[in-house]
Amino acid sequence: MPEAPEVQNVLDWLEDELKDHQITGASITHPKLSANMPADQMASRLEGEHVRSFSRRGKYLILDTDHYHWICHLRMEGKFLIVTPEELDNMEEKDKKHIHAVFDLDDGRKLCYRDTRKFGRMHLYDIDESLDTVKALENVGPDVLDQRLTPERLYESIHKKKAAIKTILLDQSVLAGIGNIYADEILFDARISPFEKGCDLTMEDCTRILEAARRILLKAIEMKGTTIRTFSFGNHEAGSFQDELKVHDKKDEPCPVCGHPIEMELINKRSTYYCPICQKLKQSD
DNA sequence: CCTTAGACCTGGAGGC
DNA sequence: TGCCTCCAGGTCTAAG
Repeated sequence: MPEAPEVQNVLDWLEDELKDHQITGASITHPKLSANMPADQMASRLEGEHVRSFSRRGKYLILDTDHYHWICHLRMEGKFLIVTPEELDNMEEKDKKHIHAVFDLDDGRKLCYRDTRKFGRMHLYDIDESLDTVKALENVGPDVLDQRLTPERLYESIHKKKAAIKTILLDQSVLAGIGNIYADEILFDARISPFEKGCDLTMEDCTRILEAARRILLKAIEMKGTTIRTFSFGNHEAGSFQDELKVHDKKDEPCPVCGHPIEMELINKRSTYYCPICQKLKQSD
């Protein structure tokens, strides 16, 4: 569920809580959570490690320890929470049963990974391996907020694609970090139809998309992300960017710009909200 | 190369 | 209340 802004907030929070702390014990109980080695092996490798630095690429969290890159993806519902042993003991069974990993910290607290749908994944690589060649990130393109991604480069990577721009924005190999909610908001802001094909977009369109993407994501990060439905990250407070959403999940509500009812259609099986007046397809005759 | 359907999982919401 | 179907902020895989 989380997109770049939510992941960034999780990352910042983890850095505050974990930086230079040592993992003194580890238990991974859902076998598939550990994606590139047996779960017990990942757990035993993390034991004794200090968490040294924190970064993000797209929706991937990258925690560097003394000897490893620990790469985590929360997918739809993954959450980290940090609790005392008492809090863990007192947790309601319905919450406790979705905890798939527990990492004991040197100060007695416990870092728990909870994931109702079990979609999240963790990868562990030797610290000497370059993140540029690591399997977990092989299909992850430049992060939206990475300034090295220019409008020219975006144009270059999409101008031959026949797919709808909505689909392209969700393709993490093109640009990483955007998910279904922010894709709708970005296209509304840029006044571009989600159905527009990549090959029909101009350099100027790419400039507007990238500019809108960065402005929206940065504001969302500042507002601690978007909290709709069940999402909140661990013992984090909910974000408030949901109050800033203009079109996503607003079917039949008036467009904040022109008043026309917002429409919803599926594009590539993903619900897509847009204003048909403000986001017109280019004339193709 | 691209597109699409299906898979992976569980729980909440809405219809009947 | 219960049952059923659909839906969810994501990504990978196989198949056409």
